[in-house]
Amino acid sequence: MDENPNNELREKVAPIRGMKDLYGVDFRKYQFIIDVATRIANKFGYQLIETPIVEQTAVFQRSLGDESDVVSKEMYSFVDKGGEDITLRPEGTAGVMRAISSNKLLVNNNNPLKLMYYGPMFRYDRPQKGRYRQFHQIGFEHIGEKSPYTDVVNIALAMDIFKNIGLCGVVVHINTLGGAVSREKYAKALVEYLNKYEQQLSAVSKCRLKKNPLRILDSKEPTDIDICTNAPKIQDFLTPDDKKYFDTVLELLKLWSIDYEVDPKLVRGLDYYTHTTFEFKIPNGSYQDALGGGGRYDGLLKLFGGNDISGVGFALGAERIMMLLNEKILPPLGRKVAVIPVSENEFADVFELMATLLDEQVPTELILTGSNLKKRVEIATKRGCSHLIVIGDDEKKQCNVALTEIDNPKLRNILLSKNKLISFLKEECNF
RNA sequence: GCGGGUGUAGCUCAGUUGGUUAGAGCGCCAGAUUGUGGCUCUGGAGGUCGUCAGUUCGACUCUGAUUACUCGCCCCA
Repeated sequence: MDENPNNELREKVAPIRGMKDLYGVDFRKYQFIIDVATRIANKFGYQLIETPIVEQTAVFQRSLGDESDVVSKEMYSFVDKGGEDITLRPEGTAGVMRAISSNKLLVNNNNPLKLMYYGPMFRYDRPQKGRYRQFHQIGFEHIGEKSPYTDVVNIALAMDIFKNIGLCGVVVHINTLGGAVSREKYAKALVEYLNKYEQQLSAVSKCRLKKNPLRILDSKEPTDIDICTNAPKIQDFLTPDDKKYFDTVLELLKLWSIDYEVDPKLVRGLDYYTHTTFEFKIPNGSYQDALGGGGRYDGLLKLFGGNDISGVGFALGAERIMMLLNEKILPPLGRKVAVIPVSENEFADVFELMATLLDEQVPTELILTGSNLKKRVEIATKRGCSHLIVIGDDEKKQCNVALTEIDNPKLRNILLSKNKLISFLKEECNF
């Protein structure tokens, strides 16, 4: 028996369930999405915010709703060493609202806040394709303006991001939950209707009938779906103001040429939504077709002790988008030169040259592995270098280096003095 | 949390009713070519057959458990 105490650790090199290392092409995809989103959001006047990954559990319980699935069974909650009940964030909006309130970032409606965030979120759920326990969201919150225009501009922001990422065919599924008055009226009528079918409803739906009847509309149980087909529609219970609000949203979407589908059953799983709710879907024959979603939330900021100011926001699921990206659409890796010594005799010259190149902002990679020059050239190619600089005895005798551009037969083994090399790289090779 | 499928080399996968030394392609390493990659040819390394137990003279193959991935449900991004 091997008594090495490290054996236990050696067996545990796999990440824990639902967690994933992000590297290589996947990392470049993630970076690409973040870069595009940041650029577009900046164009729309958004600024970045980063909030802590852990919050007090109450931050999420109060805002997402005790009865939501996310809170009731998917939260990563712990008691820390100080006895504090803390939770790894399952979504981003609650933390941002808490931060706005903590830092008093928003005082009145004349100074709306537009904030973007991105980073890991955590849900204790069963891992599946496009769904992990640690996943990444890119989110946007626009607080301080309550207007159909704001809702639509946010949807347009998302569509602009999809377009710039290179995704076609994204459809906006949209619905309204109405304001408090409409919602209460509708919930009452819905419960009245559903009570007639209580015995036929699924167990989960029976439970929701008491606590959160609107969510029954979202059920995927065939019998529930049948029952809901003839259920009252929220559209018939909207106050005139709420109806006008939603109609305006749809009208503006048309003006902006955004494809949408009104989906009266779109309720969404987080309790804070009011009025407009939406999801971005891309038909792909799978159920993991939602790339993101969001909506308006009245009163959420007030929950955190802020002013009673409405906001609208949405989040994009990075992994869902990454699944759809082809490596080929990623921006090419930058050009860089490989500095290759023929033997150890050249190391002093090589380091001197490298220092100069890096100082001149030329991306540079020193190639040391490989037993002979041929091998080192091969390695440089595989590492993505576009140019080779070889230094050896022959070159040194003439105080020269040899420059080769891979894939360019005309630029092969050009002998240049070290002084000329920099200007040649800048002028002829666009470094 | 529930149901189905899969797990063999770094990657994608073959592997006959259970039989002795588990294969291919790609990749990797070396040589042909002692100072210039990609093409070609030659050779080489690399496996606890996911893990543990059971059945058997004998298990990659059959059974059970477990774990991971995957598809669907629930839910969501």
